[in-house]
Amino acid sequence: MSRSRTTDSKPIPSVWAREQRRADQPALSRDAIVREAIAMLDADGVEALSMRKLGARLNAGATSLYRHVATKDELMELAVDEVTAEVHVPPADRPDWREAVTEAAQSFRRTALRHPWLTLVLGQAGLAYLGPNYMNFSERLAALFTAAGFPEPSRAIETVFSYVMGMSSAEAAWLTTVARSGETEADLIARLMPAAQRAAADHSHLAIPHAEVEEATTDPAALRDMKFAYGLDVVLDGLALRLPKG
Amino acid sequence: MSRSRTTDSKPIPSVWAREQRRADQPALSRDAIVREAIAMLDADGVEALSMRKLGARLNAGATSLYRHVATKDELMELAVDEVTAEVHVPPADRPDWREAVTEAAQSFRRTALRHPWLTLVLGQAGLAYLGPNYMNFSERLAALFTAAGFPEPSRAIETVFSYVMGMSSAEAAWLTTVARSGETEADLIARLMPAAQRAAADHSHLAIPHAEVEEATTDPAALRDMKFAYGLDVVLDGLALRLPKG
DNA sequence: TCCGCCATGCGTACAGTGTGCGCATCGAAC
DNA sequence: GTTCGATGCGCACACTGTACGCATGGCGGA
Repeated sequence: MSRSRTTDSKPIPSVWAREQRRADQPALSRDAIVREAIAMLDADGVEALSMRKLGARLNAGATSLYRHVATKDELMELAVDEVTAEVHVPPADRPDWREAVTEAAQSFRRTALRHPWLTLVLGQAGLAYLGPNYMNFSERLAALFTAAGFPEPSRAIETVFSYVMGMSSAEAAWLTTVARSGETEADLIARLMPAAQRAAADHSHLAIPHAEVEEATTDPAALRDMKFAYGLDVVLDGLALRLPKG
Repeated sequence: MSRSRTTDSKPIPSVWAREQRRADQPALSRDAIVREAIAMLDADGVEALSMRKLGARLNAGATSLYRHVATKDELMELAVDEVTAEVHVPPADRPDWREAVTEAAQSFRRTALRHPWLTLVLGQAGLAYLGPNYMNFSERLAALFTAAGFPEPSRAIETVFSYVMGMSSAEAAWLTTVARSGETEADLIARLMPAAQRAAADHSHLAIPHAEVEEATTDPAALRDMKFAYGLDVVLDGLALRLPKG
């Protein structure tokens, strides 16, 4: 039942037989393309996005997309920048810089878990991501750390951001695995646990505490939240020592 | 002049005309395949490795590789595990845990920069990397942090490792960009600087200090070393606060 | 009202990708 | 000498990103 907008799959020789362009169907546009690409990435992961499938979703041919986007890589850049807008960085006038930075870090993490392809794509691009939203994100972070009184804010930012990226990308990868398995996170953990225990048997220091096994199989999301918060606190403690006069 | 081992590109109907297998040519083996794959990854990056090209490098057909390796993903896992063996984690009996952890972190970073595809591939795999070398790496880290006296060593490890991964993957991506540009790192920075300055013009907090511009264009590698060491110290300071009685 | 232009869409094509299948070959075990 | 299992490989399939050139339709100017 799904047919191309103007022609059937076999071209019809007569002009008259061809469908009219549907007026209600919005024209292809860069924004629409990026939006749909993000939807596909979110739903099925980075390797499920192809220009043909994306075109089909928009009732368009694959190569039509290239009128609005130079290359698939550029499309990915646009998707990254678009999604970056979802990260909320508090304004710089907050009294408590730790709270503000924590909020920003958590917001980034949530965004990265909502779009598990984000860290993967970000990690592939050395820089090049100078899109407006990403610039804004950086600027707001810089303002925050400057207001906090750090003499070299970019150093502090890099440290926190590296931690957040490392942690988020590991989580995102794990959640992708979970999604692909079709099971609950808890179920998957329970199923994998015996193998992990067996693998750890030969390595005396790798035993997992009982309490953690318990929580991992009951409320894994909470455990992940806690781990992230723990590491973030560590980093912020270390940074606090570098603030002038105490 | 490059021809397949046993046949020409057009099959020759007579058995007699076919080349004999070269006796000195070592047989295909899993190890040889992984070794050559790593060489290709190091030289030309992750998207330059295809089963056909890899086969050609080994004087073999693409599908011959599948006798020794189930799938390309599995090959990547093997490559990751192989390379992980290069990371040096000091034994747990060192008197100064900070020095030992720093050594391990630096060693990981150096490995990740020698093989700039490492973090990329590692970041794609939720877990699944339970290869022997990787297990050994984890075990030695666990021993180190346990000996240091951390009550929950895995928490501390995760924190440090996230930072190291985040930092290393950003650096690796940047170095990949540099390599692709064909320029020196310093030259590339000098060329990109005006654009960066212009982009930062609208964002008051993003200005780059003169001293840093100076160093970035003269000895960028040293600057990167310094940044990594700075953040690592931050994290270790934060962790030190969590050691019992002190 | 007509003409011409130009942005947009798309069919086709090309060079590549990972990998399943079945056949040819070879060394070793009996 | 025969059989058998392991190994290599040609072919084929479905799929990828994207260059090219044609068709179309809406719009500005005459």
